[in-house]
Amino acid sequence: MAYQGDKLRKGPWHEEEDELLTASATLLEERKWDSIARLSGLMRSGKSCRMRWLNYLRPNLKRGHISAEEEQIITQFHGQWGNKWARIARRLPGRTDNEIKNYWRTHMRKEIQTQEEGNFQPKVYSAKPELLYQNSDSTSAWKYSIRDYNSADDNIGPAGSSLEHYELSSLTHMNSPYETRQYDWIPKLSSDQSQTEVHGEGNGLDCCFCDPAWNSEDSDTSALVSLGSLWDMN
DNA sequence: AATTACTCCAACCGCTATTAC
DNA sequence: AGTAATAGCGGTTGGAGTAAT
Repeated sequence: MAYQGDKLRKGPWHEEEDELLTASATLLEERKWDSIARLSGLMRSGKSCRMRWLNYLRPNLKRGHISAEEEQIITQFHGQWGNKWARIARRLPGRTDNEIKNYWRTHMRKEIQTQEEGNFQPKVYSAKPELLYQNSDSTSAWKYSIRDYNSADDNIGPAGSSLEHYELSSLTHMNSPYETRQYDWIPKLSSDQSQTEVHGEGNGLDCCFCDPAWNSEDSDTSALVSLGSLWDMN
């Protein structure tokens, strides 16, 4: 390792470190976290940098409470896949596996425990997938592709579903302490990307940008590459 | 006001999978 | 094909903040 002899920092990140990391991660499109850690001058492991970026600094991260709709989706997919947090997170743009995992531990598990103790109140959501893939005309809603919905690996939902999108109307996004700075990048980056879609009003946080292929696990990754490292959510 | 209990979540650790050589 | 390096994932922990007593 390049850090031999050097002491790697651990523990909470400082704002200066975050700025260094965001700058480096933006410059270096390849997700070579060890290189990013080394070249940035951060005394952190690549692993630590990756974790910090994915869970905190990445653009379009949503912070704050998990909405009822999101909870519903988490419940559905957890029932389907179990503790596959990263996979579940891919179905909830802006949420991290860590966040979902934490949420499950603190909220859902407790709820299930309560149910198992006898006072069963079937808050269990209908398995009907249409509940999870409803459409609405809300202009501020997230809209994202689920064209990989029936992929062999993630075999859920109605076969042959023609639904192209579903929306989470109450989602907010980019609420991290550095959201303002990160938000500044986005128009600059997206202006170069004709494939990028703009959803919402375009005024402030109601506006969001996403690539059509953004959320498809199986999609052609060239779309992601074309968007640059900032858009590499997976 | 002080203490305790609880919740939340950022961050670390260990393991596995993937990639590069 | 084998090995090492790196990335990714899921489990766990510890500290900060808050509510309850």
